[in-house]
Amino acid sequence: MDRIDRKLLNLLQRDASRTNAALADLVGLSPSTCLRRVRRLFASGVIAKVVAILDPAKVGKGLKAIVSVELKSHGEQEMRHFLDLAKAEPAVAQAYAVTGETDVVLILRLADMDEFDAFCERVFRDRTNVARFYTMLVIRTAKDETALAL
Amino acid sequence: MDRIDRKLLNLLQRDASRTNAALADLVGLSPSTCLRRVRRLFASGVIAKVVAILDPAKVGKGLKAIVSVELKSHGEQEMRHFLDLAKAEPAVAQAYAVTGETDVVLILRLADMDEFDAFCERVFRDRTNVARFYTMLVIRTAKDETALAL
DNA sequence: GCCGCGAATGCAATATTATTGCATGAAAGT
DNA sequence: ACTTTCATGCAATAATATTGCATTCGCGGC
Repeated sequence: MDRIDRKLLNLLQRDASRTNAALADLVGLSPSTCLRRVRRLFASGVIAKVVAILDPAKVGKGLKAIVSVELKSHGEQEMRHFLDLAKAEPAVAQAYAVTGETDVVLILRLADMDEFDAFCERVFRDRTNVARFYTMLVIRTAKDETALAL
Repeated sequence: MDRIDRKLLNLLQRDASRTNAALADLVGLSPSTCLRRVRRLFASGVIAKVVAILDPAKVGKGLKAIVSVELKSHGEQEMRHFLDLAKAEPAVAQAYAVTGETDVVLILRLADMDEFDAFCERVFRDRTNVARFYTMLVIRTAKDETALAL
């Protein structure tokens, strides 16, 4: 993992739809060498996957919410159970067990408030283990990067 | 945007490294038609970009933190100023202005606690507008999807 | 300091894959 | 029923990725 690999990763994290030749040019390598490096980064798992990122607004998922959840019972079993429940929800983009006053933070991507309402009904009110939850609706997205800083 | 487009989007959101022929096969179209659809989704902006997703652990960014921030002064100017400050930080993966008791939520990706310490020093302590901030370290990542549910 | 070893490189040939022209067929409106 | 429009599949073509091979580079042992 030298300087060129890092350069490749930075480029691919922002745009992986480039041709190998274009990529090679940007890092100053021949296409074959460049390709071999990229494939090595893939094979070693440094590059986990290549995916398409959609525009949320254009597919009717313009509403984002961050919800922190406090569970009634904090044991491992209950925690796992709740996380599994959350994981199964399509609206849940990210689910984390965290330190601090609350136990879990969820990041949701929804169509509208009706969908949020239905989500809460399903995940928080039902026969679950939730003591309280605190909702923060996203007003403005200043940054939303999939890229890691190297 | 019919059923097939949605199928394509779902597939591409999980793996965009497939060949067009493989993709065509999965949705039951000829390669040429399939490609034309994908290109249309690109051109219309539904697919915003195609990117490589790295394994955080393998590039030394194994620590994740969620920080909610309350500003001293809540005006538009101050808000924008703080968000710009946050945006400029490489460790900040996501930055949101939100409703609720706090004003901003940051999601950080860091190497270790030292980096977190340095980050706080820089962003929260300095001559900034921060009244208080509340840190939640991520213990377990149950879900971390870039894909939107369609 | 020199030698030898393994890994990385670039070139060129080859194999894969994407892309386009074209003709056909289906659906919507007149 | 007729026209227009648009999506489709096929086949030819263009672009791109991939591999074999000879060369060079960097590095540790001698």
